[in-house]
Amino acid sequence: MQQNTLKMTLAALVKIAAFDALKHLFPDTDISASAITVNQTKPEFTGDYTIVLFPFVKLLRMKPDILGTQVGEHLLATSDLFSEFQIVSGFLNLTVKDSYLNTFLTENFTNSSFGIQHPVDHKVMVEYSSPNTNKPLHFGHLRNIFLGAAVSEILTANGKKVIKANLVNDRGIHICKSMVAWKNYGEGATPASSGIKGDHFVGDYYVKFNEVYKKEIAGLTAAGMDEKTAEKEAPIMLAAQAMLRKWEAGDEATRKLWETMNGWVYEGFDVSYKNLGVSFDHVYHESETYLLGKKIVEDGLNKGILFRKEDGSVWIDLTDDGLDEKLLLRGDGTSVYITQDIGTAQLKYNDYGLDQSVYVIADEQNYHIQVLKLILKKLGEPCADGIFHLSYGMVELPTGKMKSREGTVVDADDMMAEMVNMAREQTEQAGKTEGFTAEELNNLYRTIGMGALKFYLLRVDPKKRMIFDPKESIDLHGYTATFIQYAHARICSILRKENIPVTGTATQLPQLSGNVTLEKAEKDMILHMEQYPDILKDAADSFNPASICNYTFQLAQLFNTFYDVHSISKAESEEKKTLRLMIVIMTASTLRHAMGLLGISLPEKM
RNA sequence: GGUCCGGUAGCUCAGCUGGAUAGAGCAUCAGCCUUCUAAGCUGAGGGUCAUUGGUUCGAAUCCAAUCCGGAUCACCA
Repeated sequence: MQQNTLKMTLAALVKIAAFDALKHLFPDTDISASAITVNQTKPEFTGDYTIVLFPFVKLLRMKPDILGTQVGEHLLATSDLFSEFQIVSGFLNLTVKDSYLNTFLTENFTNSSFGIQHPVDHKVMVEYSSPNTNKPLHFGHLRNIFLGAAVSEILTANGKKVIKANLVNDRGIHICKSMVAWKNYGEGATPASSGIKGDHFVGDYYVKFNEVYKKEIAGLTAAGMDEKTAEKEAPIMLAAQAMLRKWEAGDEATRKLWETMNGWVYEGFDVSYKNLGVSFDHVYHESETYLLGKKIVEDGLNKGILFRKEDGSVWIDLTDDGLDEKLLLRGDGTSVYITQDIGTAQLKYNDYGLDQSVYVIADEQNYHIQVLKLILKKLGEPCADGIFHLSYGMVELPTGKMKSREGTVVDADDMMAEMVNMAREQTEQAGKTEGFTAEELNNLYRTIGMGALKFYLLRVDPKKRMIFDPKESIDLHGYTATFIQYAHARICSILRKENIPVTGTATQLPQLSGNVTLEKAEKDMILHMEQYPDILKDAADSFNPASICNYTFQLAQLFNTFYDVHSISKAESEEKKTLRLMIVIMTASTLRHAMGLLGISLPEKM
């Protein structure tokens, strides 16, 4: 029992206590736990947690003051949590005992698994990144990648078994475009011979293709052809299509070129992924999965769930679900995008026996995923129920959508370099480079730059689209990773001076006597840290890393205020010093843990 | 046209399972470094929570309608 109550957060305990009190005081009234609202007390009132009395005022036909007094007195008498209560017009404000918070702090300040849930039997795959192999990653991909990586970590911290997957789109007309352009204009160049990173190298030929294509269309229309026909008849487009046919027929030379060029891209991606600090447990390739799904479709046809039209194409009727008819196989028997996805969904499920499968995909595919899930359900596939679309808004430029064909993209590698560079400029400008080796400085710039980039993209609710103005760049002040990193570095500086290991979890400090009085800034910090397990759980339930950003920023803010008003090394008493060291040690480790989930590391010096 | 998502301070965003006088950051202005890192802290100004109606003791939050912005409804992927 003791064990259990310690693991619950205050907010949960207050709610239970309130429920028990009401049931005890009014045994004849039917009171539901869901009617109890517990909030944090607004700063302008005395108290820490507030129980809203209005619902019960009505139910019990009592005046708020009388009801609140009865509940409050009962809570003080029966629970060890509260030191006092006040009633302000229908709100019962409870003050949490300092001794409770001191005990919490003593027990958890070196607890490296604070907030982490016990493992549960729940396997979830998170698919993210999922690039095409005809061009490098751009800024929009970064949102996807950081989201997928962060959600994976958050789910893991909540006890789930996570498989991180990447589904690489390594085949199709877009790759053939790069291949044709390289064949025609590459003159045998390679990433090594040109000194260009592989993914950029191949991407350059994709751009080249579109340049030539545009010119050819212009030439044809000038010669009197209408635009639609010209788009179809442009020689370079015909060449790309021929290339795709040869690829599908398994033509050796084509396959070889394809493998070579994809290989270049993978080398480039590997560098980018490494710089981004992300990894995958399983990489699926579309060239291996694109023929899957046909059998499932044929089974569905036999079962009468699907139907065939006169031209031989296979369809599903979703009009009863408010959607349209959807094509699943072309008249010539070849599969379409969704056919592949049906097959891949089943493959993933069979590979791991998944309870859940998260697709991190931009919101432009909301309809597609909705249809996919519905079709799988109608086909009776067991993987259907576990599918969850983590839909996120596109990252746009002030000028509109990023179009790699037109070269109006913010390149991911460029962006990373730019951020690291900004971190360098800021550090130099602030004159904070003393006492670092050149290597330490480079690491610091990376930590700050990449942290700022990740935080910038993760702090916004995923489903909102965001407009990124490269000219305005990204701030390193205010609601940023830098702010949090700085708070951490300050704590580490204090700990160094006290000869306490900054990342050590085995720190020994004297026992607190139990009756240390907490000042506001101290109490605020402990109360906030105490909520961390709930925040982590909410972030997992809502698949939203932004709530972690928010929480972490607030904790850093509380620390900065605390740091400003209270001295740690020169505390008023030894006991106060111990208390503050505990607070600060736990703050640092909570910041590290939370930011670690987002893939952001915190420097010990900056 | 159907469906889905968004609209909160000059800008970028929290808050949305209904609760007290709607919060941060940036920007602007005014203060704070002989004392643990000023990448920080304190304070000020800045709001018709798109609009209208409804439900409720109570609405930024729930419901309906309208307006604005976006996405999508392909034998593309």
